[in-house]
Amino acid sequence: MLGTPIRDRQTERREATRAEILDAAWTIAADKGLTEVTLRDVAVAIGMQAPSLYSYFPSKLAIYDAMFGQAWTQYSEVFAAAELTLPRSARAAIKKVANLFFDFAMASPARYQLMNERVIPGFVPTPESYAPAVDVLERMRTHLHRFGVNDPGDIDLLLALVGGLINAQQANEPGGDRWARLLDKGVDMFADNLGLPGSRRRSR
Amino acid sequence: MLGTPIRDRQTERREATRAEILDAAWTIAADKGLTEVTLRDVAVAIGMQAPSLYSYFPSKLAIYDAMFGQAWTQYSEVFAAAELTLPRSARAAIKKVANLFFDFAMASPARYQLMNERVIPGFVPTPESYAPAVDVLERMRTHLHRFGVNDPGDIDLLLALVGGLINAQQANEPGGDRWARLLDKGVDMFADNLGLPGSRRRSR
DNA sequence: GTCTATACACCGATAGAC
DNA sequence: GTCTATCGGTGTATAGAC
Repeated sequence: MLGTPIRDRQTERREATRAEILDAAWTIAADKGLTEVTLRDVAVAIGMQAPSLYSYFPSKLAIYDAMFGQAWTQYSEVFAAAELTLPRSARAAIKKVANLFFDFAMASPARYQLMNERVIPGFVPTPESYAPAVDVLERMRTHLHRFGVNDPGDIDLLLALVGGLINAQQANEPGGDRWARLLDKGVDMFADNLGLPGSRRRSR
Repeated sequence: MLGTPIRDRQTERREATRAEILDAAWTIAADKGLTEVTLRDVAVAIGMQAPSLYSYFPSKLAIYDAMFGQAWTQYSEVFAAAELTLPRSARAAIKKVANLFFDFAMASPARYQLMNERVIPGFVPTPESYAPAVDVLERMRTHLHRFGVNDPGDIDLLLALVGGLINAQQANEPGGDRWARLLDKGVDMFADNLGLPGSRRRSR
């Protein structure tokens, strides 16, 4: 290692302002929708003019990219907390993980859109922002493997099922539970098909 | 009924131009993406100026709305043709319907985005444009009912599964088949869970 | 009725003064 | 680092030619 990690007040100030910008963007995204975030609105929310944002981010897509990284980092932390207390039964554990992701998605539709849909024209996450997503998915794969889900196709199938339920719920009945109620049933269907042990028909 | 349906050349011309506009919009959507359609590009593609489009559609969202109606009408026709030759086995019939929808989605990602995702800010289909969607979904429900899928929740679950696979395929690997290969497996999983008859493990 | 010309308000982005 | 001014582009509105 080189050098001592001396406090750099200038860098600290800069990072604080970057965080302020992202917070304002999240607030607007939650309020008006992810695609309705404008640089002007973000700027005035923190007492700036729009062009000043370019001192902190090179483009609007770079702001979305940083938000993408924040979102997956948040989920990574939520998942890390749950990892420690996963049920021993494979079926119950998969249900817990599925519900965790479903609830995380429902808590902020705009965040889920940014994480998992392609609603921002031209946005492709950079490898740095994508890293926490890769990390948490890898950890989830490890757990599923431990629970007897070995076929990569089965994992894809499970994730597609959960994603399809989230998408249907948010698109057709935001705030409702018509598709949320089907989540445990879907996991049971999946677990039965793989011959995983555990009791069925736990209502949610 | 009043009056005779005399040919109205003016109305015919108008409808022809409206169709021209929609065709141009589809071409641009397929080429650059659904959200990248601009009125100016549509107009110049058919030798007009952008404001002239307002003689045929009251807004850009109205153009998307008409496209939405066209898309579901197209699928309604595709589905009507398949309805006549559905396999007698419930499992095989559901597989055929699922594959039909999946292939229809893959044939035009932009069309599928317009039909089933919410990527156009502010766009909500009008009841008239939504009618063919309601119609084809109702016919599909009738068939599923005939095949022994009676629980509305099960139908929602099946549609969410198929939609999740389509979304994953288009978002992560457009043109590939990583998720397409899981479609029949997913239907088998679903059919097994409902106790539907038929043989398993038919590869695609 | 149909189309052009023009204009407006908004967007992301850039240049340059301070 | 933050501002003002401005650019090219967008959807949209309207006046007026034909």
